[in-house]
Amino acid sequence: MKNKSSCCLKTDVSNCFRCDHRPAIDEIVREQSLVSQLRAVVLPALETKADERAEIVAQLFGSILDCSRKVICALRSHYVGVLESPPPEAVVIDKRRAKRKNSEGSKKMGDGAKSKSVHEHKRRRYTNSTSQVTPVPHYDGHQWRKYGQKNINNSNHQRSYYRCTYKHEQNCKATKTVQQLYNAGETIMYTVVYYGQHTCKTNTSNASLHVIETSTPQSISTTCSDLGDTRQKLDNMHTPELAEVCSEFGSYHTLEEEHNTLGLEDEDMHKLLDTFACGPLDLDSWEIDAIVRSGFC
DNA sequence: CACATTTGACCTTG
DNA sequence: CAAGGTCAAATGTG
Repeated sequence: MKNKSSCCLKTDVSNCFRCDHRPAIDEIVREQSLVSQLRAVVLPALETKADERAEIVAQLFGSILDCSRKVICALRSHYVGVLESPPPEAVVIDKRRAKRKNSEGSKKMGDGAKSKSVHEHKRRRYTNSTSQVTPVPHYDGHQWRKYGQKNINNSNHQRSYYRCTYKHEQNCKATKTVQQLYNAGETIMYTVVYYGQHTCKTNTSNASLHVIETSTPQSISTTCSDLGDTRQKLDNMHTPELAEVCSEFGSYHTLEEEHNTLGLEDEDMHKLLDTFACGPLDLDSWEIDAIVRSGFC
């Protein structure tokens, strides 16, 4: 029998990572997720009622998130090296991208049946990408449209491909991929990789907020900054902006509305929020709606 | 009906 | 040829 702390005496840092601080960090990350979600529900409700307490509540939420962020960073500082080497699945973010090159028109395009693909059908157009690991892969303030999903080798989870909703309207070339990474306790973590910058207008003011540079690509701190930035943004927001920036939070607007229209008990609401925190958080609004209506089973 | 998602085919790259 | 990225028809949803 070995006690958990013994592994820290070894040079195997990854074991140390697993045994000691990780559960604590997972819990705090989950807490951040919960708080963020709660805020997404509460603030819009207060704002629409022109409630003066909205600002205070926003600040309180911000302080709470700030606290947990600091705790995570403190814990993380114990094993920076470990976190800098991402989990196996996260490394997948391929090297093929880095080597993209020219090649116009396909050579295989001989037969007429395939000639419809004369339009460009290239692979990744960007060599620059930013990645992050987050329990809330969709809450980045931008509107995305899913255009594909693939099974990925050596991975149990599919990868989803998203492009900016305004790709055609505004020629915004931002895309992202989302793939479930691992289960951190009850929290499911996702790797989100962003390609290209948003050039769409509705998001210009927030572009820097959501395309987050990750000096330590898979670190928890990325999640921290994500939530922290979101917090900052929310703190300064009024209702119209909230609706825009939190377009991905739309689901939670739905929640709040459901709360009112369906006459949910507070207890149910709590249960619902917890469901989203623990479960896969890439629920679309329709999925959340479905859960609400089905009584959270 | 318009828009979003799903899904299989197609394309590029290594 | 396998793997991954993209397209677009089919389908679903409000």
